[in-house]
Amino acid sequence: MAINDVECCETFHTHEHLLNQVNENMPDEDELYDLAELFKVFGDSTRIRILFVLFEAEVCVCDLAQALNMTQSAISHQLKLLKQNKLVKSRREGKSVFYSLADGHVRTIIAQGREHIEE
Amino acid sequence: MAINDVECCETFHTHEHLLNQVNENMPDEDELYDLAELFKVFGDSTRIRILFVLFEAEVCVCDLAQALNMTQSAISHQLKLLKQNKLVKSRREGKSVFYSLADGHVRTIIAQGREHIEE
DNA sequence: TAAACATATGAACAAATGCTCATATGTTTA
DNA sequence: TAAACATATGAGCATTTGTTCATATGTTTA
Repeated sequence: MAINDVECCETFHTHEHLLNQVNENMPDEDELYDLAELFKVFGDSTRIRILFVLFEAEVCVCDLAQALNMTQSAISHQLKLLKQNKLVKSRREGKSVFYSLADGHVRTIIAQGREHIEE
Repeated sequence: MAINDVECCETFHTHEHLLNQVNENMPDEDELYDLAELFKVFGDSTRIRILFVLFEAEVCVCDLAQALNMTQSAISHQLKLLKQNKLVKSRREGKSVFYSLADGHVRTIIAQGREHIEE
C-alpha cells in the first residue's frame, strides 16, 4: 500500500500517480504565498479604483485622493501596498510624488477578471 | 472655477479633463465590487493550491483534502467560495462530489500572476 | 431501514485587513 | 530658517476572513 493511501473515498488510490503529478506542477510554498499576496492586492475595490485611475494617467497622491474622494492617508497606505507588490512605481517631482503603472500584467490581470465576471 | 477644483496640489486643476476621463472609463460601483470579490478568491494560498490540483484533474473533496493535507471541512468551505465565484464547477457521482475548473480565465489569471512575480 | 460514507454548513475564535487620527518626513518658498 | 505644502507612517479600532468543531444533509449498502 502506497504511503499516501490512507482512508479516503475509493477514488484516490485508483489514481496513485495523481499526487505525484500534482506535486510536480505545484509551485513551491514561497511562490504560492507570493501568488496569494499578489492577488490579495487586487482584492480590494479601493486599490482597483486606484489602478483604473492610473490606467488613464500618471497622477500624484493628492490627485488620486481627490479623484476617488478619499483621504490622503488612506490612499497613501494603499499605494504603499501596490508599490510593494510592484503594481505601481513612483517618481518624486518637487513636493509631489507621481504614481504610474509598473507593468502590463496589471492591465492583463484586470482585463481577465472583467471578462470572467461578465459571463 | 470648475466644480472639482477644490484645494489640492497645483497639478489637479491643470488636468480638469482627467476626472471626466477617469469617470468615463471607471467601471460602475457594482462591477468594481465584483472584481474585488473575484480577486479576493485568488488571494488565499489554500484556494490557489486547490486550483493547482484542479489544473491536473477532476477530483472529489476527499481527494483534495488528502492531497493538500487539510480537513474535509476546510476544503469544503473553500470550494463553496470558489464555486460561488464560478471558478470551479461540481458534479455528484454517488456519494462523492467531483470538482473541476469552470473556465479558462482561471488558468490565464494565475499564469499572469506567476509571470508578474517572476521578474 | 439502519449504519456507514462523503460532503455541506453554522457558530465561534484568532488573525488579518482597511480606514482614521495624529504626527513624522521631505520639499519648497517667503 | 520658519512656515506651508505634499506625502508617509504608526497605533488603534471595527470589520472581514480562514480554520476548527460539531452536526446536518445526501447517498449507498448491508
